[in-house]
Parts: sequence; C-alpha cells; structure tokens
Amino acid sequence: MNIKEVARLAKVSTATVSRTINGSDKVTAETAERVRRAIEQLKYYPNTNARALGSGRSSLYGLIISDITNPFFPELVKSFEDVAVQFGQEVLVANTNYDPHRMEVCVSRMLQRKADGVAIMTSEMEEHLIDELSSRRIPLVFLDTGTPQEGISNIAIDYASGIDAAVVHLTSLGHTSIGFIRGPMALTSARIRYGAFIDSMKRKGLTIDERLIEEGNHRMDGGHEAMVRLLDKPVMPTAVLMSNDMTAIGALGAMFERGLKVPDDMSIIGFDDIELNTFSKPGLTTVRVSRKEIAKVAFHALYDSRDNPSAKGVEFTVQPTLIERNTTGAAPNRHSTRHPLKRLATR
Amino acid sequence: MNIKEVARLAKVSTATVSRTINGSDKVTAETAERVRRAIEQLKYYPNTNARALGSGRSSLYGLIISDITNPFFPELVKSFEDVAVQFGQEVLVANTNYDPHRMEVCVSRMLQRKADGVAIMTSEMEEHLIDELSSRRIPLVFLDTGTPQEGISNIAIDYASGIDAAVVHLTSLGHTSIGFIRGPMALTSARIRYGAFIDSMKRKGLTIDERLIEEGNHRMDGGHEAMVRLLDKPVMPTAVLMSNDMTAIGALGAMFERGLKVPDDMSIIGFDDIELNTFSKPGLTTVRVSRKEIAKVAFHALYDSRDNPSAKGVEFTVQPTLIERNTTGAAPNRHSTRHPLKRLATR
DNA sequence: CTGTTAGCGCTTTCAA
DNA sequence: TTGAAAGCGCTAACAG
Repeated sequence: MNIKEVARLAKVSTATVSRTINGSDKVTAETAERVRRAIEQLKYYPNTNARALGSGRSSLYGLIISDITNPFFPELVKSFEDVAVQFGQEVLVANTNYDPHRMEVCVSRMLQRKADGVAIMTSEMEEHLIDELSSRRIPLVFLDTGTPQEGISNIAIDYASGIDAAVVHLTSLGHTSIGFIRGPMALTSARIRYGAFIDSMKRKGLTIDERLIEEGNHRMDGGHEAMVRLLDKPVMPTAVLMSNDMTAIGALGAMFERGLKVPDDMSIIGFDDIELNTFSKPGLTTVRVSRKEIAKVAFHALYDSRDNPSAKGVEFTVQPTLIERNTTGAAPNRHSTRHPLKRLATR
Repeated sequence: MNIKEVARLAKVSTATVSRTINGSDKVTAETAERVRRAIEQLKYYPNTNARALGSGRSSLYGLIISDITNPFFPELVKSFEDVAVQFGQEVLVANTNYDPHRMEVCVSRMLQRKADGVAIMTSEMEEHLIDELSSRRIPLVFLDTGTPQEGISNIAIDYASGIDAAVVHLTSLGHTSIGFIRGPMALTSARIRYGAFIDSMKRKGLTIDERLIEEGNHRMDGGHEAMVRLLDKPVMPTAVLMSNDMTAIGALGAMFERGLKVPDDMSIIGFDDIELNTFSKPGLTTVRVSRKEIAKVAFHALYDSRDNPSAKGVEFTVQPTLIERNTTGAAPNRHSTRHPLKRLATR
C-alpha cells in the first residue's frame, strides 16, 4: 500500500500523487480529486519516513523538558503537541530528569531522528550539546535562558511584571507586611522571582522584613516546612507570596493544620498557575505563566524558521497575568500583641 | 555526514558500517573498532528515517493517552519513555483529550509514522480505529479494556485485590463503619472499583450503609463536594475509601475546613498513588497502581512481539499494593451521640 | 568476515 | 500540468 498503488489506481504518476498530497498548486483540480479518491479508497497513509528521506525534512519537533511529572510541564507538552499536530508536525518529547547525562541522550535522540527543530525547556543546558545541535543548523528555542543567536531564539518570561502585579494586588487590599517563600537559590527562575519581589517591594516603599522570608524547594513539602518555620516566629505577615504554586499548596496545608483561615488570617499568592489549581479549594490566587502561550511561541519560533535555519534568533516575551481566586483578601486588622495569632496558631 | 563517509574513513563498505552499528556478530573486533572510531571522529549519527525505510522498522512506539494533565499519566509516560530509550526505541505520545475525533487523528499519526507498536491507555476506544491498526499487523496493547486477540494484548489491573487490601487494612484498625466516595459511574474503572468495594465489604460481613456512599468526579472539586455532603449527614463513618487520589485530596481539604483531624477523627484511603502524594502532607494512605510497572509491561508486550506481530495477545495482570502513610489510624471511639462530631464539625 | 547491489517509499529536478 | 528518473541514507540478500 504505497504511492505507486495510488498512482496506478488514479492513473497518474507517483509525482502527481506526491504533489497532490503536498498541496502543490500545479495539479488540476480534477486530477487532484481523482488522486484523493484513490487515497481514500486504498486507505493510504504516506510513509513519513520515506517522505523525510526524500525531502530532507522529518516534520518532527523535539521538546526537551526536565521532568513530565513536574506539574509545570504537562500542559506545556500538551499545548505544544496541539499546535504541532495542527501544522501537520510530530513531536518528540524527551525528559532529562534533571540529569546532564540524560540531556546528552536527549540531544542524540533528536539528532538521530533528524528533528527539524528543538525546544529546550529545561533550566540546565550544556554548551557543547547545544553546539552539537546548532552546528547542524537545527533551529533551537530556549525557555528563559541565554540570549538569541543565529538560529537560536529565546522565550523570556517577564517575572518582574508578574511579581509586581501580585504585590500591587496585595497593597491594594491593604497589606503592608508581606512575606515571601522563595525557591532554591540554585535555580535561576527562583532567583529571578525572589529578586523581582525585593525590587517590587522597594519600589512600593515597603519594608522588607527578613524574618518573613523563608526558602522552600518548589515542592509541596518544602512549602509546608517553610510555612511552619514562618508561623513559629514571633512576627507574622498578613500576606505571603510564593515562588511557585506547589510551594503555596504546601504552605496552605501547614496553615490549615494550625487552624489558620485563608485569606481571613493571611493572604497567599502562588506563581505559575498549574492545572491543579483549576479544581482545588480554596482556589489559589496566583500569577499565571501561560504554558499554552509558551508552547505556541516555542513551536512557531521553530516552525517559522524551518526554511531559514540560519536566521538570527528572536527574543520573545511572555507576560504573566494575575489570577484572582480565593486566597487573597483584605489585610486583617491585627493589633499590637507580639503574637497576634498565638491563640489560633497553637490550639 | 552519512554512512558512506564513515565507510570511506574506516576503509570498509557501508554494509560493514551498518553491521557494526547494529551490533552484528559477523564483524571482526578490529574492523568494528575502526568503524567506531570513524563514527566518533565524524560525530556521525545514523539517520533513523533511512534506517526505518531500509529495514521496514521505525523503532517508534506509540503511546496514546487521554490527557497528559491528568495526574495518572505523567509517570506512565515517563516510565514508558525510559524503557523505550533503554531499548533504543523512540516514543510518540498522543493525547486524545477524551475526544473520539482526536483519537482518529492519533491513530492516523501512528499509521503515518509507521509505529512498530501502539499502547492505548485511554478508556475509550473505537473498534474501527483499532482495526485500522491491527489489520496492518501493528502490535497493540490496551490498559484494562478488552480481551487479548491476535496481536492485541491487555494489561488488567486487579482492582478487586487492591480495594480488598484497603478494606482489610481498615478492619484491622478496628473500622467497621466504612464509607466510599466513588467515581462517575460512566467510567468503567470507577464502576469496577465501586463494585470491588461492595464485594469486599460483603465478604468481610460488614454492613454497607448507603448513606455513607457518595459520588465524585475523580477530581479534587468532586471529592471536596462529596465529602461536604457526607459530613452534612447525621451519620459519619470512621473511615472512607476513595475511588482515586484526587478525590481523596479534595475530601481531605473539606475535612480540614471543618476542623476534622485525619486520621484521628476519620481515616482516608486513596487509590492510584499519584506522584503528588510523595510530597504532600499528611501523606495519603493509598492503593498504588504502579505506573512504572504498567509502562514496562506495555512496552514489552509490544517490543517483544515485534518479530511476531500475529502472535496471539497476552493478558497481563498488575497487582496494586497498599501504601500506608498517615491518613489511616485506629478507629475513633465514638459513643452513642447521633452527631458524634458535631462539636468539632461546626466550630 | 566483507563487499556489491538492489531496493525501501517518497520528493524533486528536468523534460516534455 | 504531468511524467520519468535520479537520488535521499540505510539495510539485507547474495556472492565471494
């Protein structure tokens, strides 16, 4: 069941069948129709491997991520797949598992499959591996790391404006004592978020109380523990910003355990807006970094430069947006006690 | 940079290079070594598309799932990828988004890419699409649906034994008043779990109180609401089994809101053991359905029959295991009040 | 053990 | 607008 059979049935040459499949305009409407009927009738599916060989194009786009079980990624992968399929392209997903060695494997997989472009959405990356790809003129796009170069684009997330929106939201609700649970400082994205928080607070003329700053690990357990440490202190913020949603969810759990009400006793804002939030209660107010948008931009960065792999890369920017749900509210009216919530916090 | 260049540099024929790459044993150690050095030196990566064309094997395995953002799937996908890569094979992940039309697209993608086998892990499936694949002698494996046929294997999950382990665990802790929050009855897996619960309870001689049975939607919000309904009733079980983990997490949230302690006031058991549980507090006691095992079994079901696509399919069974964490404990000693926890529940 | 060579199924010049 | 034919890079049968 190959192109020859179709050609025979439609009484044309294989070239014409090929042209019809590829939507060439130099095929008469009638001829094309005859070919299409033959294809239909034979339930013919063009062999993509042969197409790739013949055309030098695999119609395959690589998507390298750290770990699909990290809630940030599933929606990204799905959206990337959606756009790709829409454009008749296939996706090769590869997990590095945060392991540089696996990254090497991933790159080699892309090379063997002759990916037409690769989106690298991990935080880690190794120069020499990137070279391996870009020296073969494979378009590349990164998330939030590096600067555009020949054939290499970058998607920058405007963390600063996202964090700023969160701080503005809180101040407009009357909060002035705002804490922050940051991510591991070894992580670039966590560092940037933390820096953006400090900047934003300063710009608003708000005091940064170091006691209100804790560090988590971007996972639930870290958020839980960080919040426990925070609640054990003699001071208590009226609101806390979190470096990501998982941290926020962990922190919320710790607060519930202490009998604290959100947002009555304290407001919480997350970051990322992971899928989980859609169905969780209380709905987490958070700063959404649209994975759908990232995926779209990434795919197009690659797909659009497929005819021109050596074009110079572009720097795209994705703007986060504040999503107001139910974990933020007016600042509680705390009075001069040193342990304003001790009664609540220990029962 | 192709096989010819390598052959030239190594001073052998392309056939020998090919043999070396494919680990044929009819190549002298020295020759092979020379070839390997040439490959190394040229940074040569064999073109998989050409290999596929020449050999009639794509080394590509399809994995069709409902929705990667459903927490059941990420680990399955990752594990499947892990095994596949280990065996030098590539994976094509496709989401149906629970949409029959998309399923058609998925199948067609597999056909075009000439997948060497397809694992179909969605609950829905359509006969004619399956035929499309199996009539082309592509090995298939299903999760928990259908019976083995020629070229079609099935992985059955022993829900009954899983649920039974949960019930036994509870009774051994002294629980006799056990509730159940089931999933939507339209979902086969939810129906089976519910049925297994009823059976298990009967077998233990325990009373099934219909008031203690609620229905969720296998998501957090459904679990939350179901638990709220349950808590609003005049009777209260000492333990509740859940049709899946997301339901349990939602239910836990509802309990916290009411000021109920887990497991002191009530024990909770989930089902699935999603990744999230690893870092959540309190750790959810649950029945683990190992995605890693499913993935491994699925891949091998396909890979092992690649030389024999018309072999008759096999029925594999995956045994769930009880994972004891912190949401189950001794049954509380409730006395004769009709609203045993009213004091707690309304404060 | 190694080389020669004919495909694999499609795309793409080049001619007609 | 269509067809003939030469690859694309590799595998595998066959010969030696």
